[in-house]
Amino acid sequence: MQTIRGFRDILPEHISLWQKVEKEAFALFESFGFREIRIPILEKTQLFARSIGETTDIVEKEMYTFPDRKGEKLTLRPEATASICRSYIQHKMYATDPVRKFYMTGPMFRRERPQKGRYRQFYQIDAEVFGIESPYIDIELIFLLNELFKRLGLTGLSAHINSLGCPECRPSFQKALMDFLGERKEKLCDNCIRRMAKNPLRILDCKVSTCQDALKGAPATIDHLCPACDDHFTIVRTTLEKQGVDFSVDKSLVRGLDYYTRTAWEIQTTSLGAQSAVAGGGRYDGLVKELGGPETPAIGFAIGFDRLVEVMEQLDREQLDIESKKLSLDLFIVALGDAALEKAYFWSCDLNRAGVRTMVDFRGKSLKSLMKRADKLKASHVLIAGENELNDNKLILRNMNTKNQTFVPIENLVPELMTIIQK
RNA sequence: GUGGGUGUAGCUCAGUUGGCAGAGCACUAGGUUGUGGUCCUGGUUGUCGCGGGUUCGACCCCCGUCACUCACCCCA
Repeated sequence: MQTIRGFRDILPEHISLWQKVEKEAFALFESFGFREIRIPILEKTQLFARSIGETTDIVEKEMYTFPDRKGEKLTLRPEATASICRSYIQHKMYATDPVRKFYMTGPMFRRERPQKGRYRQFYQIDAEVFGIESPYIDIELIFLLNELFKRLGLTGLSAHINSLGCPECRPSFQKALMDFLGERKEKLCDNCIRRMAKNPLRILDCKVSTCQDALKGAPATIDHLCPACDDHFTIVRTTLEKQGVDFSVDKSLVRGLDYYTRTAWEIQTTSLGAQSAVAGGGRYDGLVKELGGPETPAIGFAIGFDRLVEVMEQLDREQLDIESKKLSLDLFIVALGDAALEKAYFWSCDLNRAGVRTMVDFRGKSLKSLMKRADKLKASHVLIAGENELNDNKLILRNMNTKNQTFVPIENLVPELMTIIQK
């Protein structure tokens, strides 16, 4: 038996970075007024089809969709934004507070061909803001990502931003783009010709080199922005510059979900092979209304948790060692003989209850092998309880770093050990 | 969905024109009866991914299949 394709186990020896990222991210989000939300893993298929877009790759061929026992079509969530919008509308949150900020983490599911940095079950850290139209919230989110990555010690990342415009400016842009593409149709790859009919915006993101050549001088969304979108994007750019946040404007950045409007961005890395996006986000001002809520401006981002951890592992192997050493024990009890085992069991329970991280190995091995085990578990102290010690009513406490040994009387064992070890 | 690469011990990998299945690490037991890391000595661990074929004989050659992996695509 083994995991199904594209799914994987994250084993205890790799978990410390995940926990570290969660801890840093959540603390940062909380300080900016975000609150955690937890949403279901399963939703009605319709929710994703309507929000992400019927013609996107995600909806067309990547979702895990199946009928439940009564025939209702359900889908394992491929992303979080749609569900959070659904929740926002369902609980009429707009009615109790004009501004809501959420964050969450959890698994997402997309049935793609697995490769480096891409899994069928992958994890995202998400942040979403509802109710603010001002560009300053766009900047705040980009800053937030930047700050988080800085706190995690990441380097070599670059922010790419673009503006996709709004329903107001789309028609003029689409016309310009179609005119442009019509003239060079024969130079485009088959895929792009297919895209012309379905989603011409996506062609700008094509990586085929002949298409890239053909696209030189193509109209860009940012050259066709309506005055309101233009102002919005100008404030985003100038404020980021003032704040000293490093970024570049990427006219060809087109996100693969149809709900995006205005500001869109990606944080990219060079260290993950073809999977360069570690985080991506954007504004989706039309989505809440589209899903049946009131007209509500909204914006959010998703961090590729798996990719982020992989980048960190690559950048900092030493960090990994430090993290794993944090898992050490305060005390390992070496119990020799049945009588000692029973006593050791009770002592370890009492000590753990009192906050001293303690373990006993109940296998009844020799002193030597138990000492080896204490060493492997990186215990800072070892308490030796053999026949001699029990008879004398005092146990040997060995400091594994200094090799100093002291005797600890049994009758006052727990408080005594607490004061020695917690120094 | 389409290509390329790789499948041998728990891990990392050797394996000679086709002739007994290997190393290091890990694990385990010892090294004067009860003291860890380094050191020394011994020991355990295999459906050579799976199924066919060729051959006296296949880890090795051929066909098929599955898995992993990288890339296309798409995205986080």
